[in-house]
Amino acid sequence: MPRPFAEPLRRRALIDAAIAAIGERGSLDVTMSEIAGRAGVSSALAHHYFGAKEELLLATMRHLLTELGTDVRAALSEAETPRARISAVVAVNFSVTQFRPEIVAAWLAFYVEAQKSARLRRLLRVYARRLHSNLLSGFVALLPRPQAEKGAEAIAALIDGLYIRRALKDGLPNSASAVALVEQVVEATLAHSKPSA
Amino acid sequence: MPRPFAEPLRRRALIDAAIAAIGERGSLDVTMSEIAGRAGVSSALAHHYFGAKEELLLATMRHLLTELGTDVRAALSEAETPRARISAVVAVNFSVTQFRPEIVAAWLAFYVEAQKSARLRRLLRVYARRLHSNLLSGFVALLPRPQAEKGAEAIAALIDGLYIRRALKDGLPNSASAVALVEQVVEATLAHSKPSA
DNA sequence: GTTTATTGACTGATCAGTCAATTAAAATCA
DNA sequence: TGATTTTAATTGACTGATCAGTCAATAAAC
Repeated sequence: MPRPFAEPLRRRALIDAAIAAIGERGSLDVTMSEIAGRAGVSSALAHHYFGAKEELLLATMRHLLTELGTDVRAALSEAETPRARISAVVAVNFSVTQFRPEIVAAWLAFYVEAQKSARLRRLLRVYARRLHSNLLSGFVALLPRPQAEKGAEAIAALIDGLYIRRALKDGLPNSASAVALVEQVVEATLAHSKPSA
Repeated sequence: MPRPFAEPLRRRALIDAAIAAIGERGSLDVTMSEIAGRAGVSSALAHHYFGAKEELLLATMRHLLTELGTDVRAALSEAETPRARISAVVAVNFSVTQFRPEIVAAWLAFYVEAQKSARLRRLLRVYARRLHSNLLSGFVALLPRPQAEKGAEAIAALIDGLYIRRALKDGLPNSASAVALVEQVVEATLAHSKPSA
């Protein structure tokens, strides 16, 4: 066919299709044809725009990371106190836009794939560091350094753990109860470690 | 060749080889030939004993689950107090036999695969329930019911989250620091929620 | 002589990635 | 403006590789 649509539109459609396909299958071994089909184009076109499959997957991961980053930045800008910063980060991670089954499944799948792909691993590290540093920016004003570090680590790990459980769909973690659980641990951690000097 | 080795030996060798292969690749898409090769047999033999690949994977998962279960039971039997029960569960999950890179990678890979395979999902649920109930058996004597439930959920999710982070190899969680982190959260949770009546 | 272990050699399916051909929009020119 | 050339979008039809799973053949143990 002719030249009806342009590159950015197609790229975006393919990334959206990739998220949907990965979310439905629950893993990264979806075929290029499946993704392309969902986006309403041929697999040849997907290769035309992204080259190898890994590039498309990488672009998809970057997209997810960018959206999460945008949401977090917006939420943090509204937070007035250190304590509110912590809650903002938690809230965003379990917000309706982020804590959806497809998104969660995609994250989990990317974690596994990162074992194989150094580039993917690097992206995931960016995410981990950002999460840690955002949490730390709240904790550090409320606790002495070493406790603040530990607190941020614990909350970050807890968030990841709840994501896994969501992927398993074993019931428990809907958004609200996940947030409540994390907040409870935040409270306990803050109360237990002595407030900073 | 003749009849030099018998079924149970081969099955076990194949399961061990599967764990090693999955651990090295970091995902479940290892080929039957790769696994069989590692076990020193032909892929045809692997099919002879396990039928489909999924059966071998399932058997591998069951093996991991069984070993973990055995370790946990042993540790719990030595725990004298409720508080010690909690620590015992935590300690086993991060023990040298469980918290090895191959094992961690295998768990993560199985989580992803569970999205596709209902039978695998069922096994993982067994694990999740067992972990929760073991933790709860400690918490329930120290906190009122609802808080005990929440505490057990939080610690279980935290453990899973630390496993993910280990898989990412981003540094932090070696056994010792992982245990310390979890114990800190346990302490904070126990101190913060009022002791039971 | 029956049973069991074991394999090499297949087969069929699936997929990532390529490529030459087609079509139409855009740019250039008359 | 209308003609023509260039450029980009798009695909169907391939190819080559990889793999799960099968099977008939062999040989040792019982």
